[in-house]
Amino acid sequence: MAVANVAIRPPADCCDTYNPSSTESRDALRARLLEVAGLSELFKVLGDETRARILYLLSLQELCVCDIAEIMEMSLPAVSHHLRLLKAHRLVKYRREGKQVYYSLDDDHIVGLISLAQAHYAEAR
Amino acid sequence: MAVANVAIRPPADCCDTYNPSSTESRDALRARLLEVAGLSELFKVLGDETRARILYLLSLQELCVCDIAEIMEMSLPAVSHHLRLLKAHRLVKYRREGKQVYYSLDDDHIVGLISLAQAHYAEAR
DNA sequence: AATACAATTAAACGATTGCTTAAGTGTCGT
DNA sequence: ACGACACTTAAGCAATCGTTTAATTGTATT
Repeated sequence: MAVANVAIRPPADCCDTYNPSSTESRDALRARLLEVAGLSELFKVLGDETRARILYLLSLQELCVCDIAEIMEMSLPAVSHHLRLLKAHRLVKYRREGKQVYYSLDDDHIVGLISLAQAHYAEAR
Repeated sequence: MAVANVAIRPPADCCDTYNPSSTESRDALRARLLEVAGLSELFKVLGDETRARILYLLSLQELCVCDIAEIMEMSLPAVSHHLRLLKAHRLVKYRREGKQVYYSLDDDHIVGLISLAQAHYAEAR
């Protein structure tokens, strides 16, 4: 909702030549940047190949840490490390069952994000 | 579409204790990981605060490099550097007008991605 | 042609990140 | 209570990333 293609004003020019309007537009745009402050945190989490793969796996079914590690052919500490980060961002939840700890998705938005990203990816080859 | 909550099979257990089914499920899951190969590339681009801000600005209106630099209070080379990356990923397009180069969004998916991310972000505080 | 300005590119430095190895929790079976 | 196993946490290291400074390209003006 905050994202819209509503032009605030003609481009606020900083360049020496050709500076028609006041500098208001620049300030207005600068103010709107607050709307996306800290937003890339989420993308940063998804921006790691390993974490994206983990999330995709968990979108398919609940898995314990050991399973994930074996499927992805990675060390257990490495997987655990990423899960901690995912947990901190409320992207996954866990439940203990005996010695194992089972993880699953905690946020439905994630699946949507991955789908959208795939749409772009498919388009851009 | 590739993302679905279709359970392939009960958890394929790697743990020594309690390993009921065959290892097929593990292999099946491993195979499905190919569906998201290279996908995090896009998220990695959005995962930088500066680039996310640039994209958000461009979702509001077309801007030249100098404008972006001034609005975001950053050096021109730094902005240009990020624009090059965004260009390489087909997220922005540019058009030359005299000495200035104007950039704008080249992909509508991006706005959707940002909106979805905001939805999660708002939820998770 | 020469200068000025917008933008790009290159090299270099500092900071962050992801993995490995090793040590530490927590839970179950004997 | 002891040992085994699933997992977590901590420290250390290599690699990647984003910025800065400086040099270069391209376009317009005089």
